[in-house]
Amino acid sequence: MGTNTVNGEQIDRQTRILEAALDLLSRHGISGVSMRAVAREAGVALGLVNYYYDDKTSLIRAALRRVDEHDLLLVAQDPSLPADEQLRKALRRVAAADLLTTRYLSLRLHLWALAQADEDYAQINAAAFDRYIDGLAALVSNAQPGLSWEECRARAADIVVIQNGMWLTSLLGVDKESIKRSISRTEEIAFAPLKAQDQADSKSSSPLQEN
Amino acid sequence: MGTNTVNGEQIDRQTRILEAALDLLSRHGISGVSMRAVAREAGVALGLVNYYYDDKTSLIRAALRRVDEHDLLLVAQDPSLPADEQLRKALRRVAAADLLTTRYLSLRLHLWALAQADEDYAQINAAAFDRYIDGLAALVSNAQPGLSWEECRARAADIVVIQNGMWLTSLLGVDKESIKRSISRTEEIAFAPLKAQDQADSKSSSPLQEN
DNA sequence: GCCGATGTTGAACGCCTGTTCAATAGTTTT
DNA sequence: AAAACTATTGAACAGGCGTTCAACATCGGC
Repeated sequence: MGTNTVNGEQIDRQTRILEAALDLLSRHGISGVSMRAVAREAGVALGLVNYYYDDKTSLIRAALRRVDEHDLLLVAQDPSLPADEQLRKALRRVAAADLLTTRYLSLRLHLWALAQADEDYAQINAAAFDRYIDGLAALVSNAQPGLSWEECRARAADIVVIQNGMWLTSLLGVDKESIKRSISRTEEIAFAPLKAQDQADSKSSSPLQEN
Repeated sequence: MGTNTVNGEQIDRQTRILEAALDLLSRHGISGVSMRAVAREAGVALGLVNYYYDDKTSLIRAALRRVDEHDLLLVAQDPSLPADEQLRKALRRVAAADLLTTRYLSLRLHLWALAQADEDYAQINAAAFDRYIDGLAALVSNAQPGLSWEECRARAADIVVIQNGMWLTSLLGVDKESIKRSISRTEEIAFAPLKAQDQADSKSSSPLQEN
């Protein structure tokens, strides 16, 4: 518990180590995250990294969980706002400047890739993904009380496809106008009026609907 | 050029090496692609990998280019079909079984991550991405001759956002129905009738921005 | 002023990495 | 048949990796 003092800057080395790992991961990918590099970046000795995180995998797991937590905040409920405003805000947040930052996107991408290669990370990631969809579906449900929960989950899933697409494509440098249009598209999905039961409508050119 | 014979199976070791690298990359990520592992997987000696590919980075570059080529085929023109059928087919192809295969998706993901971490790969990737959008825009242009080229590029960009989202989300195991709906959505974008000049139509309830 | 607990260090270990290279086998050219 | 070229091998090297560990620093409680 003792707050390390020295000169008023140096606190909580464990956090600094995790932050260093996140930084390296976002900048150089998993191959850039060596225990030594993390230690160097955090300004601590090599041994300390293994003191706070038993394994390298523990360190990566912690990083993964940290980003997942951050993601979940994007669809957290905010009682101070009316339900439809909450939803709209959440949908627009994904294009906010601080989220379209390369650091965050890059981090997300590398963690996805990591999860793809490692069953252990994959499970953590899948669980977080599910919670995210649940959170989004809850926002939709609150904003459109008439919808069944199933319909809300389905809309959330559709929205997430586009959101993931935006995140990914932002990294590749697609133009900003396209992002804006994609955001609008997620809003259309979220706020679409309820239609006749289960209209699967795979018809070539029959539009889903608009308002 | 001498075709190695032995027992009628063993041909073109260079290709087998590249294939082995692709396989390892898709299964274990970049950390799983060591020169030794590639050699083992390809059934050749270590030295041969460095004989055909000077560097490890040359090998990865070759893998990257190979996948990019494959991607471009998805939006290649097919003169034997009417223009709108070409477009529809291309759009539906991205959900075809062989493309939603984990191997391909995983490969794409790892290569994106790699490109994110390395400026050199990033450039190759960005160029391929641009060519892909161009190809898609050309299909749209052929199917809807009334559209300006700019409008076609914009639609292509919007479609790619959703396609990337589908690819990515498929890896996380989103349900198939959502993929189908997303495909329909790309078709709606592609085949949307021309509207009054530059009508961004984000009407849902309040437009994001000017226009 | 000592004590155990917690925090912190860097050397040391064995393993794996990318790359190089001399040696060999196989095929063409002369 | 000799020479020249290409294909293929695996040992060797230097360096980076994750992990371990004995030593040292810093601390609050006695």
